Amino acid sequence: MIEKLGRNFFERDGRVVAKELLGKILVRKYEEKVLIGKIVETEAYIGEIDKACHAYGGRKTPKIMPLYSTCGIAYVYSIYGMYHCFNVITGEENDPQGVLIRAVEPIEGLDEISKNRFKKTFNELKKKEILNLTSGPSKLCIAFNIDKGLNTHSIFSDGLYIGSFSGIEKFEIVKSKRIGIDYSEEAKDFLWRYYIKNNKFVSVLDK
DNA sequence: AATGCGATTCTCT
DNA sequence: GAGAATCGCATTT
Repeated sequence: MIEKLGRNFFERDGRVVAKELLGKILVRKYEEKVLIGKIVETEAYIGEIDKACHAYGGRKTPKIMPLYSTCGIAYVYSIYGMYHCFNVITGEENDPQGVLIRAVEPIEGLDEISKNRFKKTFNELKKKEILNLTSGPSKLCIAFNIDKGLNTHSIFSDGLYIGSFSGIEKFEIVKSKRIGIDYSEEAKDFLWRYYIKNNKFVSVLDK
């Protein structure tokens, strides 16, 4: 059974939420389709103290306003002209912070996930393509049909939510530096990326 | 109106 | 490991 995570889960520090989101289940439903992935890699962005966060220093522009809203909404933005990144807002309202979902492991809806990424069924994929399905923040957006249309959308909704499996699953958590934020001075060294050790769908491994 | 770049990915080498 | 793709949006002129 999958149990949907509620407000209280996300109404906490983004670093705690990011860590605890590992092993949870991302559920995406649309057009009678059900896609499910296990979250294996996340990053926290904490605006108040984090130069890598879009909302650092109380910065407010139309694009980043979702960061200031109540927890449990999606913050989806476009990047590099052709990709998207998907975050979940955490913490108290007006405290800009969130968690970037960087990678999931495909669990259910494999054909749909494969078609969204490579226009092929799952069985037609090569090994390399399977590992490439959802092993990155923008890859998983393509695979799970997440785009700006879901920006500010509730993640307690039927079309998009996060749940937990009943039952115990053990894994080791690795903490490391976040990816792609080398411009952010001291913040680039914060160990706010979390991933499941030895999971094949993690986007970048540490040395 | 013009400029510059990014919480990335893909395709080479 | 380097370079390109490609454009919305914030910033500068």
